[in-house]
Amino acid sequence: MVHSSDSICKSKDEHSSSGIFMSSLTGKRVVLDEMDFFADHHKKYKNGHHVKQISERDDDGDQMVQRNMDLHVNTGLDLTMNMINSNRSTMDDRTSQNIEDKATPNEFAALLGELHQMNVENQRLKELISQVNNNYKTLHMHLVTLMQRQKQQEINGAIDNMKNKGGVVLEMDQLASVTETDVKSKDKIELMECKTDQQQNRTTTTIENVHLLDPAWKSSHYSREINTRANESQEQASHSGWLSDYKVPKYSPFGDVDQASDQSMSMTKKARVSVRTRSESSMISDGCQWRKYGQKMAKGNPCPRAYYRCTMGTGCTVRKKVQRCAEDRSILMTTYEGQHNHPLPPTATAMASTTSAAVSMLLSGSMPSADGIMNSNLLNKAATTILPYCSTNLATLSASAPFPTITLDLNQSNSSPISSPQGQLINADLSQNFMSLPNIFVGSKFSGLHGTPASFQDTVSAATAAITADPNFTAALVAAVTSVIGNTHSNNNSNSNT
DNA sequence: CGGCTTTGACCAGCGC
DNA sequence: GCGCTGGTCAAAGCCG
Repeated sequence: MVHSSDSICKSKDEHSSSGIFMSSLTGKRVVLDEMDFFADHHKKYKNGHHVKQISERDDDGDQMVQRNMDLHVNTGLDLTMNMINSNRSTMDDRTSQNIEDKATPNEFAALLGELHQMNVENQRLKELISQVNNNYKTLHMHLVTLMQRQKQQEINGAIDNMKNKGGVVLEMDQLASVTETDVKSKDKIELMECKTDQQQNRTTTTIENVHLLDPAWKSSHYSREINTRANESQEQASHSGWLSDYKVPKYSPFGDVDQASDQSMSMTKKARVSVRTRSESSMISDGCQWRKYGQKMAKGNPCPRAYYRCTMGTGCTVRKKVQRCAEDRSILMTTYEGQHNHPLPPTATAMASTTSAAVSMLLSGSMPSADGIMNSNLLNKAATTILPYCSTNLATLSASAPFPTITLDLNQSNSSPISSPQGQLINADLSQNFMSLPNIFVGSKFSGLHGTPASFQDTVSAATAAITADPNFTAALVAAVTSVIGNTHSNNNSNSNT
């Protein structure tokens, strides 16, 4: 970098870092050590790289030229040469004046020749880098294709039922928002599961389940949601805090490849959270106030299903349905849907934050995925990370279209305590990290949880801490979920095509 | 009397 | 079109 303007030419004492100063000996303008803001590093840099020696002379003038030359050689940019060419007159003036006193014309010509060679080599290296980059992209695309195929095979071979297993299920119900025909989803939930094998004293990750989740809940509820979506959005946007950034993502039923792009423009995602835990009471204590507005007998389950809506805030749209598991009536299945439009009590904040974290990750999955890689290991890692303090239990991640799901199994088959020594601090952090994220509420405290001396709140706090402690992992998880969405999207498309 | 629960009716989606 | 199912509504009843 050569500064030809006199305005920036200052004394070395004032601005030695600029590399431009007025020579105290000659009184002439000299450029040296351009961009050498880190003298020590520069020294190391010279030691670590080949530096051409231009001159063997030991006087000050040649040292200036040599250091200047070293810098040009090591930039690796053709700016050097271009600079020299474009500012040849300026360069010539200064250097010629300098060399007039200190160097011979032959040496200067040799210097320029070296610079020209360096420029040619730089150009060649740039072309080489470009070629390597293209090769990398090609290989990357190929790898993406292979991983997509592998993931599809894994999911196809992992069909099972998750209903009777306890856990917290975060669903991304992606709603059709334009036409009712779009609501006719024929999709299934595919669950990837992480299980801790305590007997073998190690953690294993397996893909276990594919779960079909309540199409009726979706279809019936969606039609109303579609009609009220706009009003809700405005209403929610009017509230401060964690609902301020409420998003209404678009939804695509993923039915047609050709229509995928158009559908993506009208996609709506809806988050839902299911909690499965053992409880003797008819409803888990989750810190919120609920009003029962209906009860139905569900097919295939002798236990009635109760419907509640949140009454803590006027106009709060959060609803939940509670039903006992048919096979094991000690398991209480609670499904939450909607977003609270009011502040939550402290006991509910932790779980709301945790679920919002998971939901936010899933919502982030709506971001376009460049490669669509399904990283099953990453998802499994996510699952184990979400519930690091739960043992012999399920930490399930489901990420498939149209309802990617994260499942946190809270049922404790043994007496291993759930502990989170950092709970309070975590909660404080959550209030900042997730204040603006879409939130789904889940009860913060379970009653009658088998063999669990610690509270569920601690569990989710620890889980969230594990997630938030590693932003890279969170980002990677988002990317993974994104990939799964894209991957399942592709699967559905292929299925529809067949 | 207000809030909540109960419960039958109603509506919409879906499959046949 | 019809029946099944899930979800919601709203009137009636209950309770503190």
